[in-house]
Amino acid sequence: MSKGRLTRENILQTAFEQASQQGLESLTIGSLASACEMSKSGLFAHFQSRDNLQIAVLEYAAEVFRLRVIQPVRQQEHQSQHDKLIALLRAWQAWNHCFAGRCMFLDAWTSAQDGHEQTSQVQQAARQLVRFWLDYLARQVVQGQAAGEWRQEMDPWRAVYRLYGLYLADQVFNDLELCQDPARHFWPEVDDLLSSWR
Amino acid sequence: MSKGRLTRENILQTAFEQASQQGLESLTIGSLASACEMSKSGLFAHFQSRDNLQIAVLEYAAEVFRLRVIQPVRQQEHQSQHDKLIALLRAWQAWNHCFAGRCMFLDAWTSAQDGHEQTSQVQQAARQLVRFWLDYLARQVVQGQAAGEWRQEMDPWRAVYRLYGLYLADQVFNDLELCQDPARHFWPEVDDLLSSWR
DNA sequence: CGACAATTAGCACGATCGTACTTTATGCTG
DNA sequence: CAGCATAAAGTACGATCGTGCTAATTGTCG
Repeated sequence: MSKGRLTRENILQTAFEQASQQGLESLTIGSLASACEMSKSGLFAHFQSRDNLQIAVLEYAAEVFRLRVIQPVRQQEHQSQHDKLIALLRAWQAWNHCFAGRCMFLDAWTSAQDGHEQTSQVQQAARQLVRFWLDYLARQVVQGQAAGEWRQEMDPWRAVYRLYGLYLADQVFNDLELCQDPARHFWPEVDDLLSSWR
Repeated sequence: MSKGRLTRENILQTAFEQASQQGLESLTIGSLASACEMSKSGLFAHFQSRDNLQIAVLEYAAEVFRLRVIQPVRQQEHQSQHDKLIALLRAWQAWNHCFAGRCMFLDAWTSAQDGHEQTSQVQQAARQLVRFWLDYLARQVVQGQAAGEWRQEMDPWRAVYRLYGLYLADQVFNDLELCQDPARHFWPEVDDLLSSWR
């Protein structure tokens, strides 16, 4: 239970870094093996298929996401749901700027619908993870409502819709070199949005 | 100048359909050739590399976009910039729902950054096309300002930022099956946004 | 230390990838 | 119809893909 899991973790970390910069699709057994200085078959033995590898990487990424974004914010003290949400967004944004502005979860389900058939397992996994995160955001909004901080009649999912839209727009504008600085559009818009909830 | 261009156009149409549903990355010489009932080399002769093929498909898609989205709206009579923009958004949305909700331009530059090197030609082409479209949107906003329809002090690019955010959020929510109906979030948000410009 | 299990490497396979080079078929023009 | 240019097919190549099967190495425990 020792050596195996250890190298597996090692592989996943390397895979995560590669996927963060070049996309989940770029993960091939061969390239990853040489990046880990292992043989193809040695690596392959840990996952029994490429799909399994990709799914494992997604789960690993989700774990990192929890560790870097969700947990730190949860452990802090916040005097309002507003502050907590801002902290979450900041961590979220920092997370993304670490990896050349790519969101692995997003292009995992965006690309890779190989066949015409139904959705692949990789996609489903990616979808689930994004949904989980959006769910978490929605719950934050609901909590703010329960605390009387935000208006009751507002639709939490609509709120998440708006937040996610800003996040996505920021990514695109960043990649297109239309706006490199989140202080230009993103944060002002977030401020506007949050204050409109009061 | 006849037969050649004709089959080339044929290829591009088939390629466009395939790429619309399975992504630009899924376009391989082999699969496309069999989809066109041609030999690999016969198809290959029209483009001299896979990159050229992908770029050609992107340009073809841009042409279709102009034909289906931009031109129809331009040729209509609109009594206000507001109406024109709404018409544009409607066409834009219709465009996307034709192709399993995928935006080819988006994942063209999102994926496919093959090497660690600099951006590939395919990406650059995709970027350029998206930028062109966003530019066009921004110009619409400016025109509305010039007509006195919208507030002068508003930043046009900020406006596009918001619009694009809503568009992207709608796509994601649609794919995640969180919201299939644009009337639920998208159009109300657009209404709110546009009326905030007055 | 010795034996057994877990882990990794070696090697081979069929497929498919992009792209040359050569030959055949096709269409256009005189 | 003849001749020529254009377009398509045929074939081959090296690479790389995912994935099996087998052998060697390594770690673990009695």
